[in-house]
Amino acid sequence: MTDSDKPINFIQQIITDDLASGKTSKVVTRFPPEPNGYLHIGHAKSICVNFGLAENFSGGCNLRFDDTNPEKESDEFVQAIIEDVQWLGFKWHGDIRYASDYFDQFYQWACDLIDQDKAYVCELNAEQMREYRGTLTEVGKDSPYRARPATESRALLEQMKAGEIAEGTMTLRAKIDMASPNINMRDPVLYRIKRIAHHRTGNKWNIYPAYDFAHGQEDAIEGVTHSICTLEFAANRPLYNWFIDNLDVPSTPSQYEFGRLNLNYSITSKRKLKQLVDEAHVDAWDDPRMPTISGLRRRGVSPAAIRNFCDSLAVAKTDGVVDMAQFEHFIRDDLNNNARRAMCVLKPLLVTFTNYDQSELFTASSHPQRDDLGSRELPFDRQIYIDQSDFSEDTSLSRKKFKRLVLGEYVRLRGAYIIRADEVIRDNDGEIQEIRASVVENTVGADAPEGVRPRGVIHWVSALNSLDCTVNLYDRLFNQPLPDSAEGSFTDHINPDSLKVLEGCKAELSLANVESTERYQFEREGYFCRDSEAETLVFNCTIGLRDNWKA
RNA sequence: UGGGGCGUGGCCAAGUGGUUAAGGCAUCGGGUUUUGAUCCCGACACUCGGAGGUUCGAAUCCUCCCGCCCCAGCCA
Repeated sequence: MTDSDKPINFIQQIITDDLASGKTSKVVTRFPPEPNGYLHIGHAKSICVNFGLAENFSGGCNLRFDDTNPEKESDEFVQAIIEDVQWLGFKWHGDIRYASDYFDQFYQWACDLIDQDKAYVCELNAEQMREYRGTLTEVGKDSPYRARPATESRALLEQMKAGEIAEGTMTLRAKIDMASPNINMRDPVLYRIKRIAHHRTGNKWNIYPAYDFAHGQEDAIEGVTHSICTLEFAANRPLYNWFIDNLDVPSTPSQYEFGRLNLNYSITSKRKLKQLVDEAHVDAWDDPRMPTISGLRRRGVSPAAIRNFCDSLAVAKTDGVVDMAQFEHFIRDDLNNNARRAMCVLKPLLVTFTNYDQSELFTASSHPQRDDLGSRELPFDRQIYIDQSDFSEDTSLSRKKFKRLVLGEYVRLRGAYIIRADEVIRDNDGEIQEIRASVVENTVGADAPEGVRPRGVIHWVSALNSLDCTVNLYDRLFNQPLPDSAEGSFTDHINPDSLKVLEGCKAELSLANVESTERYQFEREGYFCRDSEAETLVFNCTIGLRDNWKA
């Protein structure tokens, strides 16, 4: 389906209407992560939605860090997020924004609210505040500090700001309605005391604005027209609007919510991903098994694959679980079209030719359908490696069932000769050590001669001219489709075999100095890229080839 | 339970009262192929959470019922 005949989603419909009615003249969206962790595939959807909408309607999308809670945030996360958004290929409008750049303005607005008798300094502690808030079925009751005169609240807020008040003893609250059926409207906290340094403002502040008191105003300051977030914020929308209505803000943004992405066999919660890192279930945020953008990058997934996948997802209000197979489809689709082909033998089995003692150099295309990707040279010698799984002594195996090398029979070496296996050499333990074979003359780039029927085509590498390498094979990180909702903790469902390290693999020579940003298909195996961290030649398996072979 | 949101094939989904309920993923057949890949062709919802009702006509409108998700942080 092309972009033009793809049905428009409900947000595009709203924007179209707003543009038509004149409510909006230029669309401005924003991607507003809190720098408290690394971005994951769920964020990718949000990024694609927000940047995509801006692009769609010739508007702009801001990148804004919602850094209102210094306790969890750091510059490391800011930098990682910037890198990820850039890597995905998106260009934000203007400079990078930070909520912390607006702290002075927020403080002024807080004072305005107090002066309007719409906010007050409350001295209830956390536990008391919870009691006063009521429950889902019972209304709350007013704080005893609710009627405090504005002048007193102003003075107290000043002291809070100056660092003269202990953490947890006072908050600034909006004066809305303790009986509201929407709990978010029961006098929400605007400012809380945190006497802690902020990664950007240092020790300037001792109080920090809460999400609700910041987000809508950030949008208004930046002229965001359509503030798009995920469903769990729907209950915050009335509060978002309350601040916009009661403050002298420069513009009037509107919030819309869509369903966040859930992927089975995976987790899209920053908190839980952080736990995987902190408890060393994985090596780091960019461990190739992680569903983080940086993990996917290191794994070899392309930005295009991620974007195509996200674009295939609906922007709607349903909260479903997308099948990992759908993501894998887009990963393979992009890699199949763009990855150069190469050969690498994962579990080497030595084959010695008894009727061949030369050295030749064959040329193989780098992609069967794409001449523009060029070719590479394959040295061929009297000894080669094939994969252990590509040889069998069982001559009763049918040609349909086993399209590989069988003792006494023929197989085609990809891009090279047809060969015949003649003899099996065993070591002292009876294990197969080597195959003695013979080359069928004049079969390179030519059809098989009469009477020679190769069972199939297998990959190989010269034993004399190849590269030693290590290959990391990955399996899903969890062995439950819904690690979050399964019995026990999600960490109970971590797949203990999610990483398999293969040493002593043999790669073709052309792979000697490749960059980690280049992606390859190791023919008949899968897609791989060089690991970006390892100093030696290490390849990470992005994903295996689709396998329709029914054994 | 108060409020908010959502229920269309195994999964994601289009559909905004009127042709045979799009499409993608998955699955299953078949063809091509020097990758058991790719590619190509074909199959795959008498039915839209359930029950009533309105209508010549309902996935779309109404009523009731059932189920799932979110909100009771001085997190975002």
